[in-house]
Amino acid sequence: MDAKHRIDIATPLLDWYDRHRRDLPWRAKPGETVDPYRVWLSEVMLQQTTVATVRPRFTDWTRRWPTFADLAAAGEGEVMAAWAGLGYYARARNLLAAARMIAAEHGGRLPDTEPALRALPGFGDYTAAAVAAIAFGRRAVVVDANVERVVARLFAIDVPLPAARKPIRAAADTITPAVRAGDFAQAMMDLGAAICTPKRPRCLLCPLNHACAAQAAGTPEAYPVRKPKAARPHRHGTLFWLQRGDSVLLERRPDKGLLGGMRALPTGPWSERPPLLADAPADADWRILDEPVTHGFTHFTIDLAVAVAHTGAASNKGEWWPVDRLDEAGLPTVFAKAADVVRRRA
DNA sequence: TATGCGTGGGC
DNA sequence: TGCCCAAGCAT
Repeated sequence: MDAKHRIDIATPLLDWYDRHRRDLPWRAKPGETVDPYRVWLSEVMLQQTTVATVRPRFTDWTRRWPTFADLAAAGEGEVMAAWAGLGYYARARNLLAAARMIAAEHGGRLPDTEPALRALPGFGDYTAAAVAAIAFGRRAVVVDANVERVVARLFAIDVPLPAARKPIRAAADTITPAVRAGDFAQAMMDLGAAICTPKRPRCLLCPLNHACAAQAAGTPEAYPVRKPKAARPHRHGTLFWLQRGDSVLLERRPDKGLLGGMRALPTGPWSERPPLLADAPADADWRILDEPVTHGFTHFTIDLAVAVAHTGAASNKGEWWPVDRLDEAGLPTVFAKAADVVRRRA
């Protein structure tokens, strides 16, 4: 598509954005100076996570660690606990690692170019482009799931994802302006969240409907095309609640893998069939509660039997945590659910 | 390119 | 209810 025939998307989109932009705690108001730390933190929190979930967590986080330097000086344990419940815990480890690299090697400031950002842990193509555009005003082609959807519809790109990424990015490049690139990126995302939604898009309200190939064809919901997903397998396991006095035994999970680096209740192997008391953390008079914990992860679902026992013996692994302060332990959701079951049934 | 990695809301 | 989806990254 040569320049003469390019449709000007940026002008009506930015005009729409100036009238409808959302007021979000990490977003500088018109005339305010953007804070790269806040932009970066918001982008990481928002990866695969909704604005409604992130908003209060962002406020709490920035109150506790207002700057790069504050975060770089924090301990890994407290950072992981502060992330509990947000999911994708590698994000928290990478966030801290990047903050420490910035403090040690970049004079306490985020680098302001895409390639330099891309080299930091936790920065992929999307986040590097988004921070370069939003925090530093650089022209960058910012493609997230919203932009994929909007662009796939604008140009009626019918290649199934993920192969569609390349043509979508090329098309996004043709409509990205040289100025206000950060606003343009945020406008595309606001449009995707409010107007160009996955189901029942509000095309009558869309500032780009005159230029949209999918809307012209009457089939906006058909885009983007996706390959069918594999069914999620179902697994079983056992989770151990070992109590000594008023405290329960917690472990820290290995850094890599599922729920990596997070505090947890001990669990046995997770497999096709219930393993019951395999891998119990102690010899004890275990009792299996009649209500299991059910939980869905991205790629499998699981039923966990809850085994409960009391002991007087010390344990050489893990930590004994007061049961009445368990909400301060920073447990991932599956273990917080288990604690609820024990409270009700044990 | 495919897979592993959480969680909560919408329908 | 169960499935879909979301401001992706690492390997």
